[in-house]
Amino acid sequence: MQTVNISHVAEYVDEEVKIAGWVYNKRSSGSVIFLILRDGTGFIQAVAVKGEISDGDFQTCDELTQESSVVISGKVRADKRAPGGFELAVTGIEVVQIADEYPISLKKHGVDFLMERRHLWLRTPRQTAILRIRHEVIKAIRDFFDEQGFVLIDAPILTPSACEGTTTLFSTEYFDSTAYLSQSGQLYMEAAAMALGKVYCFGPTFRAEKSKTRRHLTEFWMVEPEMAWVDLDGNLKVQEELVSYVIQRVLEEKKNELETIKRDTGRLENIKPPFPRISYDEAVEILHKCGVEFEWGNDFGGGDETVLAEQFELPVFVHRYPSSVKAFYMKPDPERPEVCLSADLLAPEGYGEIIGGGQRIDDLELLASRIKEHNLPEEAYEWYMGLRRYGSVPHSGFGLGIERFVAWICGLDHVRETIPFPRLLNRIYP
RNA sequence: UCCCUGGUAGCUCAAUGGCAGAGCAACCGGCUGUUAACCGGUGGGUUGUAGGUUCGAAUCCUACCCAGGGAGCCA
Repeated sequence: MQTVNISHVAEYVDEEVKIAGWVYNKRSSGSVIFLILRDGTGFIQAVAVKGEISDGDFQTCDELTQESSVVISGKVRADKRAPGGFELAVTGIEVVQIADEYPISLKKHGVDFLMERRHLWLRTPRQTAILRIRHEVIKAIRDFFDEQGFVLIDAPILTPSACEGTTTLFSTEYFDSTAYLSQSGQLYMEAAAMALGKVYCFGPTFRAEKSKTRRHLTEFWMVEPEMAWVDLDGNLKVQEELVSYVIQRVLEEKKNELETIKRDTGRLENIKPPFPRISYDEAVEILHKCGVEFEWGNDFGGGDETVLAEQFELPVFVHRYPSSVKAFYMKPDPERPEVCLSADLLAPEGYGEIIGGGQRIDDLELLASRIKEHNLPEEAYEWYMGLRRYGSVPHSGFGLGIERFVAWICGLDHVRETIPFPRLLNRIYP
């Protein structure tokens, strides 16, 4: 007898098959027992009827607990009364393990309770749907860059010093010295772009910021493309193409999952290039028009970003920020040196900044003076400055935060559900 | 680091100065089509911790611990 995945049972109507899985729920009306099974690919109802199977097997079905692991044999049949339209008429059962009393019930639980049991929480339909969407997002990103001729370059995770020198880093012993966990692969991507043209890295990023909000993790995943011979405009085009490509792919490939998590996909369906572009100056004007107090020269807060994003149906680029609020390597606008050729992409529906990027300084003298102004250790950046010494070219790149992107696509109110085992300010278990 | 909110049964919550409760879960029993099944019964408490006020504290006060949300910073 063939063992099949629940997602494929429709192909086996009127055949007897085996399903290996877990007991998600059990209902009984005395002589009929309904077992809801899950196997990671879906859910199916198995029906055991007294008299139609051996008394021993019926007794076994009666004694099953939530999350017990079983291999059940039965005949697949279509039945309107069954959730999903198909059910399994049980003919035999093999218990692999009877589960202890399972802590996660089908009723409501608090966030703290679930986070302490994240290893079990992952089994719920909502969490598996989110993780499948995350998988599709990552796959689509890699396909996009592959189709566009980018080369995947892995950036180091152990680094000798801060890339931007401002945010707090996690430190770790490195033999007789100290190393830091990477908070960005960008500088290394700039080096790789000078070797290969168009490159990207995709890896974990660590920030020891004491942020306690729905948008922050201390360990998160970021994709960071870097392109030689590309200016700010070219950079933005790649970004809007990428974001649109990924969203359309998820809408096509993960319909069921989006339905499981009850995501209203109306606004996502319209996400296609080009995205609106506004300058920082225009953004400040919009804030003022909306009655928000904001001083030119500051960076936008979460609330400001939401107000700005609400003015547009699509994600919106905000470009040419004051150089003072951006990283030292951002290239000044030649026509207006106090602002730089940077741009952030703000997602709709309050999801805030999902991309930050810009054109990099390609002039050695300017870069050297910026490093001095920011009190960065020059020795540590010697190699980086060297990129401007040997065939410097205009180049641009950006960083896209995977969890914020997935949270937006899924319509979640917190990024912690978009990553299997989230690391937060006060949480590193399980 | 700062601000706000919360912590009561395994879970979700009620009780606002006067007997610590309900639903679910667990356990026992019933039910031949259930849909977070339903019905009857049983067990289940150091009310986050330590002090204080009071005849009396889950409830009021102080400190601490833990969690959630937000600010700053950022993707």
